[in-house]
Amino acid sequence: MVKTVTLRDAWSGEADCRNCSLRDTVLFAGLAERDFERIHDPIDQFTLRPGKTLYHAGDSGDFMFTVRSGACKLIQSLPDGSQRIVRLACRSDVLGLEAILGERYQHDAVALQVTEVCRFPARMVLDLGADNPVLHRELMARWQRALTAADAWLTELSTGSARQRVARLLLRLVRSGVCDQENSECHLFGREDMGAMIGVTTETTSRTVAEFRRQGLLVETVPNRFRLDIPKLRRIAEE
Amino acid sequence: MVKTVTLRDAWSGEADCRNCSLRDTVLFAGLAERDFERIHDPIDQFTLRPGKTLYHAGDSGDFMFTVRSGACKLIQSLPDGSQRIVRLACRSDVLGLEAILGERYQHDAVALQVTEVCRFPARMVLDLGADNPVLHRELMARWQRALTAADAWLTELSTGSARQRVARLLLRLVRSGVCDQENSECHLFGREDMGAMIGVTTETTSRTVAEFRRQGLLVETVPNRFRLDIPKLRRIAEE
DNA sequence: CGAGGCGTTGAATGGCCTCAACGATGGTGG
DNA sequence: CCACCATCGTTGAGGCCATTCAACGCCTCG
Repeated sequence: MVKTVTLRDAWSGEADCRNCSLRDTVLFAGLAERDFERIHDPIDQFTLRPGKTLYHAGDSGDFMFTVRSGACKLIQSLPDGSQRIVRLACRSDVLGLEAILGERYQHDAVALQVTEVCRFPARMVLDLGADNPVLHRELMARWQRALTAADAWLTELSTGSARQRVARLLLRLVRSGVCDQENSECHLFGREDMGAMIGVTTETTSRTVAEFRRQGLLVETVPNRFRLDIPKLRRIAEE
Repeated sequence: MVKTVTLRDAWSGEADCRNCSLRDTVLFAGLAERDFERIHDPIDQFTLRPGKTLYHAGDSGDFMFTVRSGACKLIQSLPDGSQRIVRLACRSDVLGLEAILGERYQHDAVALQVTEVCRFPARMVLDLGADNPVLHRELMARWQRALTAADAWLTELSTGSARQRVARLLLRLVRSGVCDQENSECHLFGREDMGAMIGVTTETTSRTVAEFRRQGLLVETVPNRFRLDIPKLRRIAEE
């Protein structure tokens, strides 16, 4: 586990894209053998520990990232200094799409959990995409997915009472790969982060979570690991 | 002014894209002469009156639209039946980007003012884009713009007190082409629509606007046309 | 062991929502 | 032409809910 002075927490090695375990869900899913031959720059793979920053808003966007495991929050700062989480990036999501347009990063990207990412030059994606319609379509689909996520974030997590928002957030986590959706279990984020996602104070978030626990909607199995009562939470979520 | 039974309010004619007055800001800005020769389907031009629906969420997305003048709201319905406006589309904005991916429309698109739009088949854009890198880049830029707008909508219009949100909304309108930004004048939307944009009830919106008027931050010049005190509103908006 | 971070809880305040009423406006039909 | 109605903006009263400020226990880490 090597400490570095750069944005990275630990270098995990060079990626072998041809044999990537996420090969069919990842941005490069449509690449053929001859495309891979054009990838000359090495693709680095990192592991970020919780709280570590992948990139800052305003940084020049030279790289794009694929999340291999874990989760990152995308943060936007408000004029008054407070922060709001506008999206999450989970397994197989792409971070830094804006880099392909030569723009600076629009958010701070910070790891919420232990997170593995692959880093590749935006320039490379631009070149590959110039004559690869499959990659191009994949890129558009990624943008559209992000846009849909942003809209849902607004309507689901920034609307309604605190109870509803927390319930919707919890439900969202179990079906977003952030959690173990098999047995409806979920490792919760810190109350401050949860609050920043749903636009509510830390205290209110804590109160609401505590209330859910008292009502049995949330049962702690392992420390900081909760089993959710999906049906009841869903009832709260919708009105 | 012909009434029709379709989604359109009035057919205004066939567009002449080569000589479009928005030619250099529009999606097709990068098209060359030989590209235009490939446009066989006619591109229709409509005028929508306020309240008219351009398309509904869930409709099969066969067409995309460019807003030539006026403004449309993009509405998403909540599980409990209420509605939330997630974005505005103004002059030179593209509506229905998702259609290019073969997806159904994600929102209801409804005119807020008298609005002129051009309608063109999504299929056409897909074909043209297949071998036109400029159009491709333009498409990606549109998506990115929409995404940035969505993020700003969340952080600016769904965060903070009602006073702040209304102030930010007003400031946004003057610098978004919806209004006359020369002399800081602005035609306000209905209170219900404003409320749906900032996630606040109609009454609270009305109260806040009325209060701003009493304080002289908003002065009615022509009926339903207001001159804004930008500096003071900005002070309210930020903190 | 002390310090700091985090989750929780309490008490008080205030802001927004809810329900309700009323005036102004504009369109419709008698 | 005018009475009528629907829509819209406004305002009031009351209550609830989230915020604010504060305190406390628990845990990890130095």
